[in-house]
Amino acid sequence: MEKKPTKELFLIEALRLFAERGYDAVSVAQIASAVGCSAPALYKHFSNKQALFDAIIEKSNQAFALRMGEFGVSFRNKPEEKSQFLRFSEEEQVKMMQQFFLHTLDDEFPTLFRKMMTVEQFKREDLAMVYNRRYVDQQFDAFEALMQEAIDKGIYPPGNARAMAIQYISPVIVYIGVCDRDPDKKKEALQAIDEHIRQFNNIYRQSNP
Amino acid sequence: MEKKPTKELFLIEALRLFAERGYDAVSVAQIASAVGCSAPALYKHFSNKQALFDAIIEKSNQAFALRMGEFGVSFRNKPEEKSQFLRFSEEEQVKMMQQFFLHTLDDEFPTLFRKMMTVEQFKREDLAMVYNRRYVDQQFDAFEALMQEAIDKGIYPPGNARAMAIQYISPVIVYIGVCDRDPDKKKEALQAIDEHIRQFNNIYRQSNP
DNA sequence: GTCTATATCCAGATAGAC
DNA sequence: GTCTATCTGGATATAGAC
Repeated sequence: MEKKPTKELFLIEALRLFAERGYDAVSVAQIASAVGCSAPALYKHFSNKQALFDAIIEKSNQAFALRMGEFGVSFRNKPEEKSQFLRFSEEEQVKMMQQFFLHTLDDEFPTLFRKMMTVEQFKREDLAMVYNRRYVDQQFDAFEALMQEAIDKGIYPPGNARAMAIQYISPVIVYIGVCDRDPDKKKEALQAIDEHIRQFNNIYRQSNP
Repeated sequence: MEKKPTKELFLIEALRLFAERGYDAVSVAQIASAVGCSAPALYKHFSNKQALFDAIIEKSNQAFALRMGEFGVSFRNKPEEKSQFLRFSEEEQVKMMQQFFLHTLDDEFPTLFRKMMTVEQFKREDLAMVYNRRYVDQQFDAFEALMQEAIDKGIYPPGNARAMAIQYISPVIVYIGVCDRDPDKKKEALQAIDEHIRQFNNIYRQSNP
């Protein structure tokens, strides 16, 4: 197995520490220690501590943009992928949402980044904006498109697609926060998501004329 | 108007600073400056900086316990208050949820405390537990009781009361986070809550046999 | 109970050898 | 590119006068 370059190690170890304790509670000496070298080495890769923080943000933005392209999280642009979701049986829909949930929690870099953003969000306005866009607005948009198609196809009855999307995905967003704080709640969360998706489908499918 | 005792001023000004910048980014000199005195004065009221933080937690716990008593947020223990909510027309239900939302955002001390908990939650396990209990579990519990009564009374059709409660209140929880980050989104949030409650009632009431 | 002065420590950052 | 040694500033906390 090949070793990652030191610069990469600084990014991931700093992120790990920043996510748990916050930027100000972590010293460059601690980061360097986690990487396995001494503090001054950091300054050969980044001009200062703040630049290291900014590099983490930049790296995450790149990774996120890449993901958006790969998986087509922006469902609007790939209408053929929507149907996939909508053809799913209730059983499959439950599994898919549970996997979306687990994937969101288990991906190491994105999860650490989300936690870091959570604890740094009030220090810089731009971080707050990115947070709302990435973890709320884009989720709502994606599921609104799904709900609209479900309505158009007669799977769900006519209604407010945006409101339906918000009802559908908000519980998952809340449970992601719950499990970021307390990973022991994963099992409870999976059960709750299961019941939520079933209840949603029961009520919306049954009220179809 | 009477002046608050210095100790109280330290608590509120420290909370204000901790909520925005986090515990470690705030110096006792800055807190003292906000209060209008010098740093050593703090040590006459609190043994150290950490004790000041703990005193804020303690004060919030007291205030929260008091509120639970006053307003009966624990609906389970005051069944006669549930009906109040359930008799509301859709119009009144929308207004009530919007007011619940605005009240949650506008109360100064609780809002600052919620923000401080948000940025400190990963540093101490007990804070994470309090966060999940106070801002998620207790909300779910309260609305589960409401939904169960609505089902029992035939207002909503038979179904999973817990799942319904989670669908009902999760969007509001998400939007509280959105507006803690960006208060400019309040108007958008109120509109979304309006549409969410109407959609919820449309679909659940209409599917009643 | 608040101040000024100060002790002590540790952080971020740099210099220069290897 | 990494180290040891060091500079400098700012942090928590204390001492002692008022």
